[in-house]
Amino acid sequence: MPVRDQAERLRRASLRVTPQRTAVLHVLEQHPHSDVGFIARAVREAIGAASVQAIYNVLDVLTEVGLVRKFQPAGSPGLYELHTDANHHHSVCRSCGAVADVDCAVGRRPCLTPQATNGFVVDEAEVVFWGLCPSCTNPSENAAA
Amino acid sequence: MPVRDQAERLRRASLRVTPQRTAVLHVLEQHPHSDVGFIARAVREAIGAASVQAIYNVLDVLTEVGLVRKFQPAGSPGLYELHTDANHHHSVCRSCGAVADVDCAVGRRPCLTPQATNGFVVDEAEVVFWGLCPSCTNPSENAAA
DNA sequence: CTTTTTGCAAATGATTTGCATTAAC
DNA sequence: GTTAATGCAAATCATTTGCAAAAAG
Repeated sequence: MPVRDQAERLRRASLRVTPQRTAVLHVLEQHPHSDVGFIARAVREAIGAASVQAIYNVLDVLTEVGLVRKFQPAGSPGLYELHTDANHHHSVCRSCGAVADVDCAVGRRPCLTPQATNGFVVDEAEVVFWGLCPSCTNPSENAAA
Repeated sequence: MPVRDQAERLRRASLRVTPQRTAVLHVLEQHPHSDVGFIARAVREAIGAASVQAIYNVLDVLTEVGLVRKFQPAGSPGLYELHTDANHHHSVCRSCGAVADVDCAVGRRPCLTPQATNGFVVDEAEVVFWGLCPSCTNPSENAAA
């Protein structure tokens, strides 16, 4: 998606259009599940320079307005992805840390309707599947770890 | 549960019985979902002294042998609880951070059987319900925040 | 007595904060 | 021109690592 469209997304969210912001959106579009370090490096390649703190600022703002979703599997730094309407969860490989999208297990948002919550009002259910990715399960068959 | 029983649990797991370990088990029994800082303080009250690193050591070992379960909601430090057979998940209040146990949403471990995982072998499904606890939902009715 | 565990200190890594400078509108 | 965003530096917090001293079996 061209820069112009990223800018349009920002304007629609009443955000100023800066090179850092369009670059971050661009990176996340191509590399979902990225951490701040990766995003910073990719943004620098794209626009020359960008401080880590600026990336944090950008990601915080984009997350606030709902353009980006942050999630953080235990032990990992925060990972970011573009926010889409599709309700999906994540699988995380215990061996190599690879993250993949997983459609919600049962029918329609099953985990959003727990049985007994004792008055707790749920607004989001976060599901993480831990296990081994195909590469780590069959090292021989799959060279790319 | 008296110290003697905690010691018994440790022996059954082929672990040496130390004051720190029995104290940690004791604290977790009374205060599930505790972080390292809280546990360290409680252990010190119980046995006089204990370094933070010793607590980390103890928790790591207990987690390895399965006596303790660690989980880490995004943004929180690691939280620990005694490992029980009951398959349960957690709710976390966005306002006050309160953590509570929640029974699994649908029938039998629904989230352990995602539809399309593309060869990913799931060994655990972790579910976190985000929202507002009763106290934060109705501040007036519930004084204890 | 041998091995494991603890205690202490320092290092690491992610993230946050404050403020002057710069860029967007 | 105003206001918001960036860059830089330093601080904070959770967690890890290495090694000597102490304790468990």
